[in-house]
Amino acid sequence: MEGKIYRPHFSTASDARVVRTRESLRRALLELLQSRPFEQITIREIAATAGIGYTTFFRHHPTKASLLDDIAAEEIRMLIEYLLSTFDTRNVKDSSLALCNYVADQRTLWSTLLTGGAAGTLRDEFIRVSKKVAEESQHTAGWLPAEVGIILVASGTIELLAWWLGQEHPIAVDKVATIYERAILSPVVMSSDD
Amino acid sequence: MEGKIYRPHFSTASDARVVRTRESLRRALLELLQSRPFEQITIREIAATAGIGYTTFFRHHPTKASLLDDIAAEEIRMLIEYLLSTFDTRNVKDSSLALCNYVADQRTLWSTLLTGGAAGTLRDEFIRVSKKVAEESQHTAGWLPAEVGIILVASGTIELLAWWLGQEHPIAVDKVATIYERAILSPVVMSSDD
Amino acid sequence: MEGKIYRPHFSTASDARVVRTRESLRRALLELLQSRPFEQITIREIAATAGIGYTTFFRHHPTKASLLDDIAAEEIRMLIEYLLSTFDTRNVKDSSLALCNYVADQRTLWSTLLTGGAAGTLRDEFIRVSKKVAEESQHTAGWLPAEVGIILVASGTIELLAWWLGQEHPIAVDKVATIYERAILSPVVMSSDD
Amino acid sequence: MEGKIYRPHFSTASDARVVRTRESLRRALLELLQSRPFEQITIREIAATAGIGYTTFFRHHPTKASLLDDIAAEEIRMLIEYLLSTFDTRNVKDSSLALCNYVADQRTLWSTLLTGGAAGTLRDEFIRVSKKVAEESQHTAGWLPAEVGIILVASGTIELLAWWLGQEHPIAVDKVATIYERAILSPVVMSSDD
DNA sequence: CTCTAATCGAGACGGTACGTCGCGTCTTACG
DNA sequence: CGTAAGACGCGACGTACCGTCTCGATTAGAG
Repeated sequence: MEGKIYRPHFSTASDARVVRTRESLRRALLELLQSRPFEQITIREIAATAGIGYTTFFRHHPTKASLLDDIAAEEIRMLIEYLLSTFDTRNVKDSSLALCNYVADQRTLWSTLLTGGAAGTLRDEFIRVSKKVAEESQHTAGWLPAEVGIILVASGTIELLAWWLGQEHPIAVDKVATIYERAILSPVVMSSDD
Repeated sequence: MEGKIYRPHFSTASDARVVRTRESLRRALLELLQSRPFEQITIREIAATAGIGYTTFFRHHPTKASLLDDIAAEEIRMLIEYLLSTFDTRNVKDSSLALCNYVADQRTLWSTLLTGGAAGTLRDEFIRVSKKVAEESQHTAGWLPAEVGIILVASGTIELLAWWLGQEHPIAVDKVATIYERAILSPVVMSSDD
Repeated sequence: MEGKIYRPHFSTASDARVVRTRESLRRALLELLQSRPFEQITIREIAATAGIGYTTFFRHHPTKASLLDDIAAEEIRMLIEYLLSTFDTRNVKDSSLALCNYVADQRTLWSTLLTGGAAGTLRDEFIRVSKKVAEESQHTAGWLPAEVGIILVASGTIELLAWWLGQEHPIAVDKVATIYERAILSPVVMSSDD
Repeated sequence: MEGKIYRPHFSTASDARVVRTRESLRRALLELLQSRPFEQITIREIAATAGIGYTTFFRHHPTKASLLDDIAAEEIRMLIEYLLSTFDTRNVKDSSLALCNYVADQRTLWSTLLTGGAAGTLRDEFIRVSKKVAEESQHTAGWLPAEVGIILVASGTIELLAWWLGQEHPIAVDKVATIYERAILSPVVMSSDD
């Protein structure tokens, strides 16, 4: 176990080379995801596209999925951070619009992730972070366990976005925001009313 | 000249041996799914567990996923058939209860599928069949495209069931049915009212 | 062991169907040999070409090679029978010519066999039959064991014929006969002079 | 994209591991050939015997036959190199003796190859190399095309050696050399006299 | 001319080996 | 003398062909 591959200190990843390498890897994976689904991409391809040695990949990520997790975690973190800064239980409508606008602004990135086989990873990461956030503000509803609410919102969000970004003919942001508000957010957020 | 693997006539699967073999395969996969997730199961294991030759597997399914699809399609078909026979737009509550009871009655099977890595397949199959059913009864809402409604209900259903069946301490059927009704079904089904 | 396949009575193969089937198999193999080497021909192809069922093949031959052996044995038997009827130690020249003429008369057949991967089988069969014939007329030379003589003549014959029939531009029968006499037959047959 | 199996640079096989691996493969095949014929040996066995991974085999040889060719080519090359250094058209007798002694000195190796199913490969390789050598010294006889001479000598050589090394009771080298000279070499080499 | 038994056709099946692919580890040659 | 290049072991995949095994359907040829 715990092979002998030389791994950079993950914690103190301050080394400029390390930063550069990891950034290359992320970019490479995202680039490849635009041409075919995640499972069909090999580590060798990622390394080649990133312009780094095959072995070097493993110095930064134990597995292919780990790199994707990295990307997903980062994007989800930024998304949720943004949402938290604008979120207001009283104003679900604005929050919905904010989310949709945020995603629309980075359409290419999210489109790539959601249609390239990373949807599952994003959803799981979404749930994970949401749970952590929810731990602080314990607002348990009567009929709806907080965990279920999170799962439903997270999966609903991912599904809706995936559908949206997968459409041939673009759909207006506010229409999607309306769907999001009425079919996904409200039913769960309003649960406390009961 | 007659290359490739000899595949039984999938359409005319009247041969007793073929029926037996396929049944064995389904059972074998379900059995194995109880011990570990789908991706960690090899075709060789399935064949061995089913008591059939490795090659024979491919005479019935081009890939491991195809067998799972088969099972998922069958279960989803039966589930939806059952639901359609009891469904009533006016009475969402009873439908919710019916669904939850149906799943609870086959707890082992659904638990295996939902927690064994087949959730995605089930969800996709759910969506596929739902779309086909929906084609007939075109009731498009104003703000909610039918397709989105289907996707949200399907994914919500799967997520909720997966959470339910994954709980350590059993949760009452009617509690889950309530969640299902209020957080998943109603928001979408009521859309036509608007 | 000794499986349960129903096999026609090999000894009393008087049944019209059996005779027909076997003849079809021989013809089919020879036909296929004209398009590609023996090892690349499958039993299924032979059966299909012969217009008989796959299983039926095994009712007549335990293996693919067995069918080829059959053909080779038959041709070698006829060739040697013919040679024996004209052979004369004193007149090696005429014998050589006789052999070459015999083969030239059935150019297609021998060409197929010799260039289709059956050369080895023919050679072995040639040796086998020759040994049996030689058992009767024991004429052992001093320096050359009869067995070696047979092997050298047989392999030399096959090699020369294979070369001959594989040439693009046809070569006159008498030229080949001369080579056969001087390079293959004489050196061995004359051995008794010593 | 970089598909296929990764093959070591055949030309620049300077890597110590590559050299080691290939040597292991040769030794493994020769070892196995002593117990059963070539066709009955599987690549998996060769790899296992050589102590290398199954896949690694294909990184060095596209097919099982290719490994045998390698060995055959090497041995034939060395044999012919040795013969050329001692060969003299005027002294066929000594050349014959030289050949027989050379083979006798490596009795085990040649015995393995000739009786293990590699005779055909050796013969073909013998012919191939001989042709290349003969291209330089164009001495075409009147009645005997050079190519035929080569084929007959090569096949005769292989057959005689195979018979010799296959005998239960050992046969003196000079006796074999005599046969070789009188029945195989002389008839062809003397052809130019005519 | 019939009837009985042998032969045949079809094809599902178990099995063995093949060659491919990708992963993750380990070694080595090279700068 | 450290590091990228890449050889290697591993294990699963899917293909190809083999030879066996049911079944019926057909067809000789003997009575």
